[in-house]
Amino acid sequence: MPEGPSIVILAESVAPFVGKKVLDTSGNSKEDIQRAKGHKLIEIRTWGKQLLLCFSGFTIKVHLLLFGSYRINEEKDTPPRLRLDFSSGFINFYACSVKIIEGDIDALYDWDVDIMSDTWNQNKAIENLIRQPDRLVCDVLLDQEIFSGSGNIIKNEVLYRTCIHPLSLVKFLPHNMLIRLVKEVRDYAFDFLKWKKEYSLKKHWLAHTNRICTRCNLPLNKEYLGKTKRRTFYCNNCQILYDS
DNA sequence: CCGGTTGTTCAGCG
DNA sequence: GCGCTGAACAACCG
Repeated sequence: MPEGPSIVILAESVAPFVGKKVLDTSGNSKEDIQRAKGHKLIEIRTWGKQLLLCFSGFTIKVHLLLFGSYRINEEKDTPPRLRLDFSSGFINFYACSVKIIEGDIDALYDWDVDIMSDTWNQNKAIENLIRQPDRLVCDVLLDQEIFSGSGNIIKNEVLYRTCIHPLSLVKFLPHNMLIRLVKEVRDYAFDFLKWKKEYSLKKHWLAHTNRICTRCNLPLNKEYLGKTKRRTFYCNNCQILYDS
């Protein structure tokens, strides 16, 4: 469950352990996860698709990648990559990337580019886009330095909602459409969050995995587009190609 | 049962 | 050094 909104849900479900001491650690991670043993979990943060478990002086970064999963106070049959035991329960992470970061994460992360962040900065996103004129919109929507937390579903849904063809170059988007695009990433991300919590995310997909355009009834295209070559669902009829 | 994927990094090559 | 490609990771769904 890897896009930004899903990681916000993950952060909410581990929030009860904030302020608690890690009594034991285990798992098949190659990082020095024992380090957390005896330390108090000070804070949980997220940056895009990353979950940040903050301790005094260091942070455990968990990235679920494509196949990662987690369980709270439950186990799966497969061995966990990382398990943290508290007096009140435990957290298991599976098939994910685990890294330990030293020092102050505020020096490392730009929270303004996280699409779920309280400090999300729309104008900064627009400026970042203007600095990348020759890239395709389908690629910049997956760029974690511009839209941290945006993934392939958000990409497809945002392009469909804004009627922008995935192969449009950033420099050909009129300024009002740049604003529209950036706003829609934020809006859809929070719709994603709401629908995910209601277990109705897929039901609300307008383009992603769909075969027919709900606006014009023509078949949707499914192609692997851009430098990222990710699966892209779009309507050739409704989504405007900005090419001049 | 097989094929495909809500993601990222890294090695290898020209 | 760069850009591109493909592998690797490894779980679950249809």
